[in-house]
Amino acid sequence: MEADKIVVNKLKEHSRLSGDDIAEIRTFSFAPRELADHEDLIRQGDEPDRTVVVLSGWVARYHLLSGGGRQYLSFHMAGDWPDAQALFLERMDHAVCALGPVLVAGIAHKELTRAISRRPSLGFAIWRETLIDAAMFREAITNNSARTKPARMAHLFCELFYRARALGHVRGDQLQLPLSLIQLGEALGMAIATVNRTLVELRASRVVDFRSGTLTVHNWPRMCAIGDFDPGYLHLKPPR
Amino acid sequence: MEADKIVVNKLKEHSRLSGDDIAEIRTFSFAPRELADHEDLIRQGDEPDRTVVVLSGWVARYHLLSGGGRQYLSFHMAGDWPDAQALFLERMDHAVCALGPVLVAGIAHKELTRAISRRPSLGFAIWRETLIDAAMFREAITNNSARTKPARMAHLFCELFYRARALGHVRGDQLQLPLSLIQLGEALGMAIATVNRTLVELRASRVVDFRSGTLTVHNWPRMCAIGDFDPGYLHLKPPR
DNA sequence: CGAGTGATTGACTGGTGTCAAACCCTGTGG
DNA sequence: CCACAGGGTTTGACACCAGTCAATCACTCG
Repeated sequence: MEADKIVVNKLKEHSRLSGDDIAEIRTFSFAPRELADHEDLIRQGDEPDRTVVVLSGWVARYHLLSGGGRQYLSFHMAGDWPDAQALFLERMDHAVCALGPVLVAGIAHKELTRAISRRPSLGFAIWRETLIDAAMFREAITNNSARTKPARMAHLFCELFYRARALGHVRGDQLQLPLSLIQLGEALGMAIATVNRTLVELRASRVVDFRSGTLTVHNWPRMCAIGDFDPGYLHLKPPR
Repeated sequence: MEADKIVVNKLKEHSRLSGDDIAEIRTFSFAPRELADHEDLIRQGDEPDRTVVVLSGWVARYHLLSGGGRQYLSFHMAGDWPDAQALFLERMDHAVCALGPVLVAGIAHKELTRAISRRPSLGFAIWRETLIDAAMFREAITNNSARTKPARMAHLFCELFYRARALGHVRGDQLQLPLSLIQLGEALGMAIATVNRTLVELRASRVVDFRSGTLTVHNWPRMCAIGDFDPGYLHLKPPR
């Protein structure tokens, strides 16, 4: 699918776009860029002059820790704007890397701000996009601070599966999710041994199976119950 | 200080405001509201039609947990916009409550969006305000997931002290911070016993003392070192 | 076929949550 | 003026979760 369609689809999930807004999006010159597994798209401290939309594959945002480790903050799939905030926060306070091979489209900040001043409602949609990001971060605070380890993991799976389904990336009960256990641990704030033990536990209860980059959901309602998942914070329009 | 001055001061921390922007802010009809300790300003699930600026005192944002507990997400002082995101996210995914007696000023969403469409640069400043919020949430994820308990607590103290100092709320090495240990624990994801033990530890090392609603910083550089604090994520202009 | 990365499992131990009791302070009412 | 209640704080005892370390296994790639 072409970049403009992906963008329109995504923004329509939470915002109303007029014909003029969509026409404006079509004028963007989407600069494509391919990334290899593990490659950094943007580094902490960078001052990018363009923003990025994911066209295929997954990217992750992460903090570099003083000890050299990472704290993963969020995961993004085709349609997402993983660094929209850079439009108005000059210096990156976190990095963005590729999980597996990735295709992205770059939009120059200048082009974007010009479009926004021409069509404020388009700006509001992108603003809303960054606000939903913030809501996901809030949920991650709660997830990693207040929930048990199995709930924590189940909740992350719920969020990713729910978001991916809304964007049409789920096939049956399966989602391609190229994450290692190490990365999962660095996202959820748990040691790799615990990650594995929790994974085994969820697998044994026939709720969800995550292995070799594939997430298989056997029992969606129970996974939501275990993860205490309520999708309200994603602020998406209810699925038709 | 009057509401408009407080707002201008705050936005100037990170954004450039033109004379016209400031004039626009002066036209707002700030509806004052007083709150008692512990009172909810906004509840999870609400759909507010006005946004709020803190004029004096502290408010906190929190998630209501399924078990009835709370996860505190952020703390806000005079100048902050604790629910700016509600401008474009209709339904609140979290609540806002008062810590001690609080005075706030309400601005109707209608008035705000009208002002933004008249003066886009003012909108960008408020957008930036919400983006800095998101950056603080990201930092909180890392804090509560990847840092040791003492580091976690020190980092929170660093952030609050730094932000408060930038806004002129710090007197000498002291900051009024009406938080109970329970609330501190519900913010940092630690049990109250651990909160107290960590507090005792920090006190004993003569770095920082928090008791009965007063934070006293004895050794700022060491507190930053313990908390692994780098204020870059707050995206404030460097203090003159 | 060997090297390297990631997954899996077991053993061990320290940190931290839970529980409980005592303490302190403040406000209230007799 | 004192007794009491109640909320918050402080401290100790204890159990267990989960982090660390290490060994093994599975798989891919050169």
